[in-house]
Amino acid sequence: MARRTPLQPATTASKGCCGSLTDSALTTDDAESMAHAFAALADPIRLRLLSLIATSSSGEVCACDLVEPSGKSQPTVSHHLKVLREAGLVEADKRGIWMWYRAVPDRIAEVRDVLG
Amino acid sequence: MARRTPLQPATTASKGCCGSLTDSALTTDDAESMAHAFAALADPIRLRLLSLIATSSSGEVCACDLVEPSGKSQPTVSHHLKVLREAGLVEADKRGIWMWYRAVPDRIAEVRDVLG
DNA sequence: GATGTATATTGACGAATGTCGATACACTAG
DNA sequence: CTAGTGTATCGACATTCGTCAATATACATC
Repeated sequence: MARRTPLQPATTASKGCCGSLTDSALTTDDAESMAHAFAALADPIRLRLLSLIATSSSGEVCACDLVEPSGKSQPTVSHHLKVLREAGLVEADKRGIWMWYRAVPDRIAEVRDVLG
Repeated sequence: MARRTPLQPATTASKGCCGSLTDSALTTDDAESMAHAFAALADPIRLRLLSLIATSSSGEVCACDLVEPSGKSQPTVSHHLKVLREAGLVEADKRGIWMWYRAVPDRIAEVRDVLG
């Protein structure tokens, strides 16, 4: 083994959040944390839920309005919304009986910036 | 069910590739295809491999130089590189005994643009 | 209180995923 | 052709994930 180019030191002390993939090699820790964020986006239902929430004209969407367009059961939708929330991509608060979900643009931008 | 805002039609005929999450709701098909791309990024080893490849000064990296910094076995690294290749994030060609991997900036940008 | 509705949690299941050892394949050097 | 090296594939395994029915929780209304 051990061939050509030496490769970057891979010890990029994270600036801000993590810096871009194309700037300097991710550390093991940064890769771990970012992979978790990407994992939340790695499901078509969650991507669709996030896009429905992010494109809502009012800025927020009632969970009750996400079940039908997703084509999944209510518990499944609730599960996916939890994953999105744990990834920081959406936030929610309860008003009356309803849960209102909003996108978190800063977090989405943070994830986007990792890709350059 | 069926509460407040009507929500977008969710029938965004994909322009270019798919348009942004925050512009208009993804169609089921677009979400499917994009989720596949994000899934390739949803693993710390793969993120690290991609960053090592993308930040290489020469623009390409021999697979033999990716095994050791990843801390995984050679078959495992080969498997992850295959996933990255199938997602279109990297490309490779064999020269002699060695496989040389390059990042695919256009594809990476395509994935990035989905996030806004 | 009791009833109804919206959401979250639990439990269980099959499917997909990450991992490695063993092995096969491809190419080079002798 | 034989031996050696780099890479990919295969087989097996434990773990994680997506899903739903059933149930629990929270809130509003009566």
